[in-house]
Amino acid sequence: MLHALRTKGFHGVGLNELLGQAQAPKGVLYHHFPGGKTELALAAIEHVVEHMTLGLEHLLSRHRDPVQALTLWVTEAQKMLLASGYEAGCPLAAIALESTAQDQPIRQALAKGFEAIRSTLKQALVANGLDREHAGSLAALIVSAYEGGLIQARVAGSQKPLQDTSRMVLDLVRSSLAKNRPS
Amino acid sequence: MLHALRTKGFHGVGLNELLGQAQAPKGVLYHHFPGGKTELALAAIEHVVEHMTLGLEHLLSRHRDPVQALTLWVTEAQKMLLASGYEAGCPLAAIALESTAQDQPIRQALAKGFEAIRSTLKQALVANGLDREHAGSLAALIVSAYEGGLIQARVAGSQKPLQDTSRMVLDLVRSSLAKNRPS
DNA sequence: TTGACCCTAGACCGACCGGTCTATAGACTT
DNA sequence: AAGTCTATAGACCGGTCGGTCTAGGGTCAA
Repeated sequence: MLHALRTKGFHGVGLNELLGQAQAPKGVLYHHFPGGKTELALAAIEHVVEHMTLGLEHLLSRHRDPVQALTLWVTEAQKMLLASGYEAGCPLAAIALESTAQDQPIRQALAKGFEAIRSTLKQALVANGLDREHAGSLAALIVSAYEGGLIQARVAGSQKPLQDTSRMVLDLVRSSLAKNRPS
Repeated sequence: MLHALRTKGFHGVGLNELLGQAQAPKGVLYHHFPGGKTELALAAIEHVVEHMTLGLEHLLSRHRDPVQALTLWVTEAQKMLLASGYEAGCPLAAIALESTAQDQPIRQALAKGFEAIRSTLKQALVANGLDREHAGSLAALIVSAYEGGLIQARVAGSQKPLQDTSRMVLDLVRSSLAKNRPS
């Protein structure tokens, strides 16, 4: 499911195709997920968000310098992108751009998910001396850069746009932290 | 077509629905666009890219300060997002995330399109004193931030993530230019 | 007036979509 | 052993998808 979402998007994945891969019939899906494809998407969103926030928190706790943690985070994303032959992007962005106003539950889950990721980043920045407002804005930029960089890298078939983007962002984070906590 | 792409994505739009809106039968579509939906998407991509680059160049030529031009650009995006009730995003990103390795022509058009937008930004930055490498990276970040900010704002139903993102980016552009051309 | 050609119009196609429904196998209760 | 309940299995459904094809104007040239 996740890989399909990453590569083809929400409408691009067929239920039958999914079930075929999983060697499972329709019955079990609709038994465990009465909500059908939508509920499946919700579960995927929650899973991805949890994975991302936990991964980020893990990196941030392991490395005193948040810039180093973020660098490793981006490196991971680059590895995944490369390993998939520039096919795997972020499933959250994919679902986000295909969701409409009708898909309220999905929208809410995505909004909550992005907010959670931003919040994780914001807390780490605040803990390193940034004021809350600055930290919040910077967190939004980091997430935006991540998503936007992945999109550009994927269609370009090259790491460059993502590398360029992340380099600029990391420089900005570094200088922001240096300015506010001159150690 | 464009509005549908913005709001529902590529697979989310049906040909019949599109033709219904346009009050046109299938025949004329396949007469003028033998390539079907793919060719339609290509035309849409080229149109959007042209519109964006021309719009950017226009703003950049009208305003001596590129930061001011970019600010106006973001303001326009915010207006559009608001006017659509947080439904209209960037069609390029939408198509990008739904395209697969099979859709080579679409991928190429998107890659070329994003490159054109980055190039427009880069030239403006170079013209204002930045060295080419720095300008290229900053251009990539600006595009990433734009796309990522739109995604977050759309699902959040709020301008905030886009505002936060753009504020940070514009600050960075401003300080980069100030550093390299202390006037 | 006729014939040729281009464009329009929409009926039609097979494939596939997400989702429902019935039959049944297996485990657990009494 | 009989009954009950849950989970599996997949045939089947109407609807819609993108795409094809043929019949019919409309407009020319001759």
